[in-house]
Amino acid sequence: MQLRRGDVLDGAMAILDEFGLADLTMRRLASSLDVQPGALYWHFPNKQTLLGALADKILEDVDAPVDTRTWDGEFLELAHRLRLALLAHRDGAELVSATYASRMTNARVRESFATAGRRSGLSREHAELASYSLLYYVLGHTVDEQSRAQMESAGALTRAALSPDAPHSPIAAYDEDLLDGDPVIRFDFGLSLFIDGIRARLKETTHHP
Amino acid sequence: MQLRRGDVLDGAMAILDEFGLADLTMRRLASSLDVQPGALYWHFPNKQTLLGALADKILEDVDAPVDTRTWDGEFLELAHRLRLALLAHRDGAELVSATYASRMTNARVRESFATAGRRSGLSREHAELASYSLLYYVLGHTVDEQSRAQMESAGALTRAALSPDAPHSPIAAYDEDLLDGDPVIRFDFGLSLFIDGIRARLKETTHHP
DNA sequence: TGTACAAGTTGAACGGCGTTCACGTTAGAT
DNA sequence: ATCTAACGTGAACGCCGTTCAACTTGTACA
Repeated sequence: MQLRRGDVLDGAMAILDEFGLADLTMRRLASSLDVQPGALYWHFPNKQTLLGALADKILEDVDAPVDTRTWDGEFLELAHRLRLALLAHRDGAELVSATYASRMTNARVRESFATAGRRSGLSREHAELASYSLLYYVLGHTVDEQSRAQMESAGALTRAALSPDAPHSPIAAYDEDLLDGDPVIRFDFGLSLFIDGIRARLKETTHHP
Repeated sequence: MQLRRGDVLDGAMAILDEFGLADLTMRRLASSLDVQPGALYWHFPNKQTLLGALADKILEDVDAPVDTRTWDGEFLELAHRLRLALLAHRDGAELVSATYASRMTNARVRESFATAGRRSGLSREHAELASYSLLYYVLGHTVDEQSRAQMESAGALTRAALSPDAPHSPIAAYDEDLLDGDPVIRFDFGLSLFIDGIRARLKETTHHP
């Protein structure tokens, strides 16, 4: 029974979900597939490309048609979808962010943002720029949110291991102070900043002839 | 003649500037300082901490007092300073971004953003959230800008090596299409989105009692 | 059914990495 | 001059991504 490209990707995703990006090594992936490390290099030219394909898989369904009447609803919908897709896999945000930076993923999500921007009335150039801004925000926010969540759960684990029924440590309290409230509400605040910014730009160019 | 912590940092910065983050290894740093790799571990517990100190050094002067009458001018000044500080060193944006994500740098810059937000009239919580949003934008934008610039200069080098007087390749033309215009203007567009977003939020809560 | 060719794998190595540690060396205060 | 803390050495440990000639497996066609 031989390996297919898709099997390698599935194995990689399984390691990612269970052990995280740091433990997703070619050797580990190979041994989880009962194969020598070199075999992976028949399917992917290098690790970076494999990670790119993995990132694409994570983003698969984000850029599907949106059925919203309003352009701001379209932005919200796409941004929420993107965030959820990133959070759906351990270190998903970090992986996609790093992969996007090294340009190994196709930027379809960003293009969806851009077309939503055009639909709002922005010029082509401004819509492009706005799409980048929004992408940076969503990626940055979600990387942060996800890494905080993982630190907290790791902290909770070690705290529980050290003293099962201890109250929250001062550090945990500090974190909670910064992170309090629904993560979605925090996320939406930044989104609303962007969207109101776009709205302001539209008024500026339509009301003043 | 023995090494001091500062000498290690200076050596690291020199390697960063000349060869980039990927070539900044403990072994290479050690040999550039005429020292064995293990010696570095007396000064820093691990590489991550060293990179954190390096990031802090890059951000040294960003959060200095700002003498602007208006809160939006303060945002602009801080954001521009941050961008320039990141661009001042090869891979500076990538380094600071990665270091911030792993929480090995003190977030004084972000706090400056937050106090500027408070000064604008935002609530404490909203000012905090806005400061994160702005930080994500500046980091994301600058990582992208810097990596594009480095790819272009590398591309220009190999292009020149292959055929010294050849016209621009199609790829270069495509990149220029996306990147055309003054980088500062592109950067400011995203900033204005944020600032107009904040302005909208302020009007909302002040005009409606 | 047999065979040829492509698809896929092996095994072993190469050069690199971060990190550790017992043991030597140096510098500066007493 | 000596003692102690600061600092460095040398060598190893266990990883990592990647390469490649030789081998096996699957498949399409005669």
